[in-house]
Amino acid sequence: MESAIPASLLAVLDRLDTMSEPERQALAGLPWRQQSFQDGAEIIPEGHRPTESCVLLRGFTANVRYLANGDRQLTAIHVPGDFFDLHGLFLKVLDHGVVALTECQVALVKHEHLKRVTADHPHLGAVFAASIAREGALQRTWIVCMGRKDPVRRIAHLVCEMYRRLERAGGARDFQFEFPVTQAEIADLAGLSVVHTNRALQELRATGLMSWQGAEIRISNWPSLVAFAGFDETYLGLRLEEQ
Amino acid sequence: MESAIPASLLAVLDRLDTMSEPERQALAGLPWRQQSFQDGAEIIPEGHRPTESCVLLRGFTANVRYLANGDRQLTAIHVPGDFFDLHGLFLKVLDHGVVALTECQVALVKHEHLKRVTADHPHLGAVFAASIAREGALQRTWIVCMGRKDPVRRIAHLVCEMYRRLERAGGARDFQFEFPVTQAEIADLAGLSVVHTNRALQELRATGLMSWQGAEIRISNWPSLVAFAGFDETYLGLRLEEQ
DNA sequence: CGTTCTTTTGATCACACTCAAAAACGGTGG
DNA sequence: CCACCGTTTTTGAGTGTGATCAAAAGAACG
Repeated sequence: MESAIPASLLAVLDRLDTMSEPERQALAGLPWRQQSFQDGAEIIPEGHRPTESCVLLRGFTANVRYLANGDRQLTAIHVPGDFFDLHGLFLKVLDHGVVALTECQVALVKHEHLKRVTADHPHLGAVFAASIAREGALQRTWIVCMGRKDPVRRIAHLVCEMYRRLERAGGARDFQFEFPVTQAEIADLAGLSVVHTNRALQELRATGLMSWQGAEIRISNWPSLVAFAGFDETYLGLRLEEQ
Repeated sequence: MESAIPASLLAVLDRLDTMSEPERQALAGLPWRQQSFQDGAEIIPEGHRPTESCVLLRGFTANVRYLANGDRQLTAIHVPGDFFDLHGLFLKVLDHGVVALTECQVALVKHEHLKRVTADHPHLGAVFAASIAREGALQRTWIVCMGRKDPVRRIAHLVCEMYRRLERAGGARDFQFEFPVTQAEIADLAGLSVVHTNRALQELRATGLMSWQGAEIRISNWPSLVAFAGFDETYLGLRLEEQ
């Protein structure tokens, strides 16, 4: 148990609906514990029966599913402020694991406390549901990218999405941001081989719309990159229906 | 406004958690209207601001996203009993459309009534959230299929999933079921061309594990088909965490 | 019985994978 | 500070899968 969850880190929930001051305080006052994970660590194993849900404080994590042949597929990337494990509150067993893509810090809140806070503030239950629904919208978007976009556009779309999400979380501005993720991880997200991910990345750089050196991404022509990727960001801004 | 929504059609919600008799009755007693759609009809347009949510009574529908170049990607298929539009209750704007894959019937319930019923029976709010979370699990599974499974296994996986889901909804038994969907629609779901979908389907039939003639699917060797597809059905059975 | 939609076949081409290895990078310790 | 190590990125070459284009065969429907 530590001090309050930094207010800025509930930015994502905050975007989903206007919360009242008591609700905000109830969230910020939730008892929680903090845990650090190193790069590559398994934060939650696949098939786990969670008793806590997690807010990402620092770093990058991803949902992961492993296949029998050893392949793996990342199904989502989380940025600081994401309540990435919230659906665990409603499902007995998690259908995916969560892995640390970088060194990172996580705040863990017991389900019993989350249940209490939604009982005290029923509207927060709707905010949680909206958060889960929003994650669904992100996943649908990724299905579209996987099914109908070529690898270069797929990665371009990822860059657009990460920029907007990080911008909200305070981790990006002026069209540049740190994204310390390996090409092998991009490959596991995009459903590509590492080699082809590398070549797609080179092709994307060659467009001149953005650069990606080491962990540093710079978008030099946002409108063109958006058009190239076919990035329609409305799915990110989905807000809770007004009451 | 008609008679009660057939109890069997809330099978999916029912599976997510044990509902009390009053809760069940509150659901079954919701005011609703019924609407029929013909094959190919747009049930909900992309970007719609829904004021109702839908239970599929008969037929098959799918979530759809259209791309600028005219391509489209189906991101989910719904079977009778699915409350397929429930996340619309929590999001202002829908990030996808819903299209009828066959002639079908839909029950529409006004959001105001759903809000009332969750206010009267707070536990139902959790059941709704679980339903949305389960849809997320289905989408994650499809991302894995798109990213890391070849077309033949992808379709095999679809068949396995459809069988299990229809079985629950009462639309499949003895390893056979009606699935009156065109190969072009399978292609839009699997992210393939129509031609290759056809060849993949032939290859799948050639395994002898199943047949697919017209709308009739027969699975002749369930365990082998499951193994071949890498189908792990735990993601379907996800239930609401016990209170 | 023609019209339309759907499934199927054939042929060619481009894209993405695989295998293999080199280069670049980052961190560690001598 | 440099040598060494493991990881990550990059290059090259060959192969196979899935897309595209075009058209025929088959079903469904009025």
